[in-house]
Amino acid sequence: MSCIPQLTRTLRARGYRMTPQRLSILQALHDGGHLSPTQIYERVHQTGMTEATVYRTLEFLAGNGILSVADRGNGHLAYELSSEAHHHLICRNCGAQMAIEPAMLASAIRLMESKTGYQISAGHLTFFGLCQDCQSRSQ
Amino acid sequence: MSCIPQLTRTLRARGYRMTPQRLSILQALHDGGHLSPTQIYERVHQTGMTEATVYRTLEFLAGNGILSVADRGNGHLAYELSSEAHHHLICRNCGAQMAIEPAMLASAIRLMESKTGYQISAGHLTFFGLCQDCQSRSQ
DNA sequence: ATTGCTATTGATAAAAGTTGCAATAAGGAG
DNA sequence: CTCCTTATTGCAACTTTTATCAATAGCAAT
Ligand SMILES: [Mn+2]
Ligand SMILES: [Mn+2]
Ligand SMILES: [Zn+2]
Ligand SMILES: [Zn+2]
Repeated sequence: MSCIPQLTRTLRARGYRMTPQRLSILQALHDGGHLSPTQIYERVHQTGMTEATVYRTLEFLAGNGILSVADRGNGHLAYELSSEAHHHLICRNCGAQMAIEPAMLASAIRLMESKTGYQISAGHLTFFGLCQDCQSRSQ
Repeated sequence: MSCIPQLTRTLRARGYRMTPQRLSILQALHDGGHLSPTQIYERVHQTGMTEATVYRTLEFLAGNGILSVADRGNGHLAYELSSEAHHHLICRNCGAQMAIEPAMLASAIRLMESKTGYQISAGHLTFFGLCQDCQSRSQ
């Protein structure tokens, strides 16, 4: 977690504060990859942190661009440290995951922007489909 | 709801049953457009239906392709009757929505399929961005 | 019309997620 | 180091969603 001092400065510049709660959630995500709020709570509650604080902190850090949110497809969310942009491709059948480089969507997004006038920030999309194994198994 | 007899036959052919609960949820969505489980419950609970039944029925109908699910971006889901395929584009700032024709993504999806081997079913995606109004207002 | 199988529901409890508010503590100023 | 402002937290009530299980009722067959 070499980035902590920089993150602290960023937050303070925006009028926010660095706290032990925020630090331990960042640490948990540093170790854990993609985690749900419940998984994060399991890993930090021994410090006395409340569920409410976990949910608020995740929303706060995501709102400040420090975390990325991913839709898990069932209406539940997963959080991860923001790093290189990427999307997800999940197998509906077995849950296997792949990362998708944003470049693959670039021209489609440009097209959508010119058609709609929106400025699209396609941060962290989730696509669903059938992986190769599940395709052959089902046919 | 002229499609009810056909839907009933489809379900029975799969070993399932048509029930008054399923009918009134379909009716609510026929009138309502995109609705959350809570909104649907408000519209059907006078019939004595439970929340549990609302959630189960929505999941069941979506699993059978009769409803489509849309991620609302906040970890909550919205349901609608499956009709023509489309995606959503939502303004992060004001919530304004636009529909996206699937054709705009077709070539990107073909590219992802050939790179990953997955067979992608991009049923009902949600993109986020800033609408034109919110762009000009913020700068 | 009756029967039997079992998919579906309601009731209930548990889990996950949200909200309002008073107490706490981060961190800038003196 | 001490004081002060106010962002942040814990607490507790509340809403939303999921899971279990016995009772109900769709519907196919007779
Ligand atoms: Mn990710
Ligand atoms: Mn839709
Ligand atoms: Zn698979
Ligand atoms: Zn807008």
